[in-house]
Amino acid sequence: MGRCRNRGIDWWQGRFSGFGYRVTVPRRAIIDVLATAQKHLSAEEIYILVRKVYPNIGFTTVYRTLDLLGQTGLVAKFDFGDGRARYELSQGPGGKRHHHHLVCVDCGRVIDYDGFEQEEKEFLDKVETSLSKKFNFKITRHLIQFYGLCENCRRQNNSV
Amino acid sequence: MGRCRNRGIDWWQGRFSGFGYRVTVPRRAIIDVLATAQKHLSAEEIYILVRKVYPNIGFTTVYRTLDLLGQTGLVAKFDFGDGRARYELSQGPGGKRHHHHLVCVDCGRVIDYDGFEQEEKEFLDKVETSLSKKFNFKITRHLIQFYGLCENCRRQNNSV
DNA sequence: CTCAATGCAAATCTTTTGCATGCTA
DNA sequence: TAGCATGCAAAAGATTTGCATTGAG
Repeated sequence: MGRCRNRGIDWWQGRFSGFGYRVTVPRRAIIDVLATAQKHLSAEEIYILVRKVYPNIGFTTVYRTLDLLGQTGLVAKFDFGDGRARYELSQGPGGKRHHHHLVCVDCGRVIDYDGFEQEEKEFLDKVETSLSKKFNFKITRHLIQFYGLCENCRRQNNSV
Repeated sequence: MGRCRNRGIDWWQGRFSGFGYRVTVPRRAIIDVLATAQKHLSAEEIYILVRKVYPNIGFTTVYRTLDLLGQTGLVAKFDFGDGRARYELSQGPGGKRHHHHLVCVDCGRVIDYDGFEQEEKEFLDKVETSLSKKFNFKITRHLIQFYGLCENCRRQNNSV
């Protein structure tokens, strides 16, 4: 956890400085938190976690860094409908992570899932190709989310 | 259908009062605005439009009504990434509207599209069935959005 | 009549901005 | 050293809440 000593540590720096951004202690710490957490965190959660290691960091830096990371494509931003954004690393030392989210509309729990690459690819290829032509739109990414009731909330709501 | 003289105004009332909610002038006005606009509006846009017809309405009522409409499934809420929510009628006098959104990440323009019911159905059936089983999750709705550069922004960015 | 719905003002909460100072490249 | 980056405080917005009043059923 935390610090990797081998070559893996700088997997993101090339991309980051390639955009003309400087590699600083706060930025390093934020990426480290995201990489360790391996899940979607709110800005506040990131702020709290980073402060444990680097107590002087400000909220501003967290937001600004997340924004930069978003621009480089290293971080993806999500809205699960509870009024605060969530952030997660879209790549890691091991390459891209591909998954989507299953959101419980009752308790807010979010489940990550994967495993539909093939079906998804088929569908997206058709739609993206067609939309690109029809609207002369250059599609760069997509968002797929499912909403419903999780196991616990189904039980509690008697709505099986 | 036969009884809707004035612009099909009461197609939604059954559903609404079925939930135990009262049919009031402000609520009628808000739904009317949404039905007339036929597109995603922000709370503020709705507020402004409703005020033209019903000048005393408050922001609070707009938000509270949109929330209720969301609960009944009459209205869907979207986040296009610009910090304010958008709302649109998910059904109308003519039944459900089925479409998704294509968002320009540069200028924020949002295009509605439809016409992939078949492909989408195939894909969603597979995924939803599998996810329901795997996580014992009752899926009630999904969100699909595409992001990229619209025609104008492609040109301006020289990134064709 | 009763209690849900409304409107106003104030509060909340997340995210952004201005600016003097610090630190990377 | 030159600017980008940081942190603080304050601002900006969107949305929500408290409460007295109004009105639908």
